[in-house]
Amino acid sequence: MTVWDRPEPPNPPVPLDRELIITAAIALADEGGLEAVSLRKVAARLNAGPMRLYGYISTKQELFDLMVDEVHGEILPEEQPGDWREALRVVAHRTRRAALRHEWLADLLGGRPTLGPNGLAVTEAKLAALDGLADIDTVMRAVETVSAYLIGVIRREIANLRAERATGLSKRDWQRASGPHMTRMLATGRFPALTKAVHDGTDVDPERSFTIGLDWVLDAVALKLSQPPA
Amino acid sequence: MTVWDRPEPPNPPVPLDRELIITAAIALADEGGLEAVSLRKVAARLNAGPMRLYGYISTKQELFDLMVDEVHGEILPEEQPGDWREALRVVAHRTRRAALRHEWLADLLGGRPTLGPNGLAVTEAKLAALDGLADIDTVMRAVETVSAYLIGVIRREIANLRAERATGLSKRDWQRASGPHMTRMLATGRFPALTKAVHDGTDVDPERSFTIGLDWVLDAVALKLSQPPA
DNA sequence: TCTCATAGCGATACACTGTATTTCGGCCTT
DNA sequence: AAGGCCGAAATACAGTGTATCGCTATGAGA
Repeated sequence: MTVWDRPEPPNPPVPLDRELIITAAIALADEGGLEAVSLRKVAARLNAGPMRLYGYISTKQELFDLMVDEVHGEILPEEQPGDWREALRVVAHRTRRAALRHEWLADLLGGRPTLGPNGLAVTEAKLAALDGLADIDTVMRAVETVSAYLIGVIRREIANLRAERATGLSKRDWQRASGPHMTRMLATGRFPALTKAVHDGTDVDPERSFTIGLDWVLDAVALKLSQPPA
Repeated sequence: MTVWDRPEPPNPPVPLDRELIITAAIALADEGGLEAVSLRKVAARLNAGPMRLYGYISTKQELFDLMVDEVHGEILPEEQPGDWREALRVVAHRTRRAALRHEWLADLLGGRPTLGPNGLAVTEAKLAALDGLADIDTVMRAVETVSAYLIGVIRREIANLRAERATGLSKRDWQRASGPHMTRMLATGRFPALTKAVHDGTDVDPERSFTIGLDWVLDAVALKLSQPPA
């Protein structure tokens, strides 16, 4: 082999850093879902070999944690309104919208404690909104309850969205039990209440149902704020 | 090769069926978490080749769905108490206990619509508990809200449990921010409300916090039952 | 009873995964 | 100019879900 045959380095190795890796991983996940995120593909986007990433992250799970924290950065509102209720509402809606932008977030939400800086900042914002309005334990319980509701609704909304997409049925049809499976199930007569609900229920769009449920939970919080624990 | 060399079939192929497969998969998941469930390992438990499973399930995702539905069978209470509140409470606690028995359930909860027979039966039970106490839309919203809370709290409880286990810290220590990471984060001063909460908050056991949050959500439901929508 | 078809099962194959280990090439120091 | 070192890349490995292929044992028909 002469000098002339020697292939020149195809790309001068780009200096890597965590932020670049996270951005690439998020882009991949936005396009093809979480399962499209492989260390090889992330590395390829950055013109690097897979092993190179291990200088910046120590495991794939850690990469996921970093992705989640990055999105928590999008969730943090720039300024907090004074009213606690409005503050919690804003964070909730921002979380939901983030999950609609990054559907994979639903897969990760609540899966691990959120200890990243942005995740903690979001928790801080929730706590701060209620700070001083009740004893600290009540405040914590309130934040935990609202957060739990959030995780649950968002997961369900995304799950339904994917199901509709996969079956090609509109939400209306699906809720109306037009799917052959549901039709068969309901026909057994074992689920009278469900049948009635599917048949007579109004179908509301997810945002509205999200908001209603959220308001209920916030009502419950309001109730406890006005009645300190026994 | 003579007849004498011919190896006899090592195990007369056990007649397989979905139930056997599901049971084996659940056993594996109970022992080693979801990621310990591979089609090869499930098949091995049943003295079968991996491909054999594809006669009964068409994809791994489907196996997961079946596992979830199986556990929903454990959740269904044998008899419904008359009081709607007690009925919902029972289902909630049974769900939580099922998730503690099968921690992997937390990873799957809310991830996909629950359309299996047992899953539908659980939904039916929730709807039935509230049937007639308000218009059908209010009832649906109530069930959805409670279910969302359930998914969220359970996920969080399991996530925390795993984190404690992994770090070797007791929940007390972790909540007290004894972890080096948390200590550093709180020391930045960027999270005053969180710091106060961690510092001054009483640590309650997860079951109690679960119950309190649940009661709040049920209070919210009670409120709406007494005030039909505008 | 002998032959043939068929169905079901195992083995093989493939493309890919996360990660450990090894190898190599270029730079810096002496 | 030589040697050492460090970072990146290549290789390696054990495993994954699933498609395909080939055999074998059984049942049907003649």
